[in-house]
Amino acid sequence: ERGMPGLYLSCFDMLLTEDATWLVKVSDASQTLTVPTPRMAPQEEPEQCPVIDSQEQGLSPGMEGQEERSLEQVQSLVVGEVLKDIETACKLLNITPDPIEWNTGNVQKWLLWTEHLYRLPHAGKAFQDLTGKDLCAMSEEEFHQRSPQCGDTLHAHLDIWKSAAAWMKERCSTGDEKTHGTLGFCRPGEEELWSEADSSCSGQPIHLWQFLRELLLKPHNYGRCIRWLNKDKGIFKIEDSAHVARLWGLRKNRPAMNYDKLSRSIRQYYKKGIIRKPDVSQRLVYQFVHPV
DNA sequence: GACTAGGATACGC
DNA sequence: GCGTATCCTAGTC
Repeated sequence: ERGMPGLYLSCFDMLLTEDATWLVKVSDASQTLTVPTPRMAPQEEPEQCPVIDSQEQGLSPGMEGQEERSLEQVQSLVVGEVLKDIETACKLLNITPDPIEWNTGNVQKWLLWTEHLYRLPHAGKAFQDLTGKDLCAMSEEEFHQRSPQCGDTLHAHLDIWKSAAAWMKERCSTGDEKTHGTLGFCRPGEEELWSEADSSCSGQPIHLWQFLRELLLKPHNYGRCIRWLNKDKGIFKIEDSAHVARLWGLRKNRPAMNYDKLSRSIRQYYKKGIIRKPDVSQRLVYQFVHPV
């Protein structure tokens, strides 16, 4: 919102995932800007929308050009990060970025994901049997009526997804083929999020070992919950068992998934020769029998 | 308490 | 039948 005392970045809350690396990027891009208090719900957790108030930072009129460039940089970073997050979510949930195309199952996955990411109360039942098209046709008021607790937030997030999908389509219709990402939309200049080994595009149900490998191939996103100890030997460690289990549950639409069940599935791989415990057995450490 | 191991059974594809 | 998901008991760290 330009022309206002402060710059409100409606997409900011999409960025604060479990790590806050984007904050570093933002502060790098503009030393004059800080991330101050949220405007929408100041008392809430950090996953809310902050306000960047340039006036309070004491910027003089002579700095307008610099401010302009800084704001553009920030906006560019914001858009990039939002798109990256959405693409990651799409990969993880195996849904398209455009909410219009979602079926009822996709809608429930998205709800679970958003609730999980922003620690919202469960509202899946309030939106049961709704397709993405239904959801997109709903007003903020209707969202609020269905879920007084988090309907507004969900509507805001859906709005971001809709905008992102429109933006992606627009860029794809004007951009060249090389810039198309794995989901069929573009993000020029960025590496593809997932390798060729990504199974989520094949249309086949993903196997747990594939899912784990995909997480391991994205250390930037998931390094805090699962990481290689020795990639050459295929040895990896689950750093946050509950988080990995939640991700797997989201991916398979199994809200009741936990590490107990996930680890049982991993152990089924012992007999099949897909995963085993390393020679020196350690807690939460496993080894792919055939390393990537 | 969290993790490991593995048997048994259920379920969807 | 396959690949889990779920539940369970028992043992280890």
